[in-house]
Amino acid sequence: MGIIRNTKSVKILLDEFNNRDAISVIELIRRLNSKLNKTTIYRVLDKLEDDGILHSFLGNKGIKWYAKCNDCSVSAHNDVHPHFQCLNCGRMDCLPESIDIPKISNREIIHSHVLIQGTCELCL
Amino acid sequence: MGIIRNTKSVKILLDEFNNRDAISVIELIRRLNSKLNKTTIYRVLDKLEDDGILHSFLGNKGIKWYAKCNDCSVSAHNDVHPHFQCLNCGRMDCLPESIDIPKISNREIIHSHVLIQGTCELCL
DNA sequence: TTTATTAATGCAACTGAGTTTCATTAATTT
DNA sequence: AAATTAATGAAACTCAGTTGCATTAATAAA
Repeated sequence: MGIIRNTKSVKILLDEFNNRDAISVIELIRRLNSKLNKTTIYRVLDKLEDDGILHSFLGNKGIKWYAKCNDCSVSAHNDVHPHFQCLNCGRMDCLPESIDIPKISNREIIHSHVLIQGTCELCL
Repeated sequence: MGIIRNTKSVKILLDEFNNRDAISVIELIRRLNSKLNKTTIYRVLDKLEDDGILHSFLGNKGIKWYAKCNDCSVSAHNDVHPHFQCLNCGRMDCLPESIDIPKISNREIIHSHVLIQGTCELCL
């Protein structure tokens, strides 16, 4: 079950996704420190993912990241694209390239995560 | 810098990789609880990865997993293959399928991780 | 508009994977 | 056999993420 009420927390959090591609929860907690409690941040992000508005994935050291979905719904996250993380500056980007995940015999694939790590254009 | 001395810890840990594909550190700590300290387990695994004998990756909830390398060396981990984790039983497999990671312009790729999640053959 | 309902929030305490410190042990060298 | 130092164990710590519960505020009902 996702967002039911139209609260200021939802608005504040969604605003953070206007400028950049992906943001880690840690960074959101740091930035919104004075406005929102970290528990609220975790809970609202979780609900926005349920609603198909954001998608989450894990970056370096298992840190949780969120980014806006392009083509998802409440029922399914179809927007599967690779994420690129710069190991120098930590920046994370959603890449437009689509990755071909082969069918695996005798296994049902629910979702796939592709994390590419290296050095970003700004750090090269 | 990897393994220098031939200790019983190294032997005990490597033995755990004889039967199955991939093991989480959590599972290793649980199993070797009476024989090895968890700090030792983390340290030896880390060194074995440095030596190109094991490779590590993150599974569900950012839990750390290790598996034997097939074609790696001290200088580089070339053995890039997708990992499949069953969201029902937690089991992790190294898949033989190779994934084509596209070159990304203006970015230098250091390594890639592909985690496919779903239901394994035993749980279907 | 006021009141009632309950989703959403904040706070504090907690959980648990992974790390650090440091004294002790044991593999290797001399 | 003694000296050296890599490896280990134990305890305390770090920190991302979670839980419980009392309070607040968005929405529905009166």
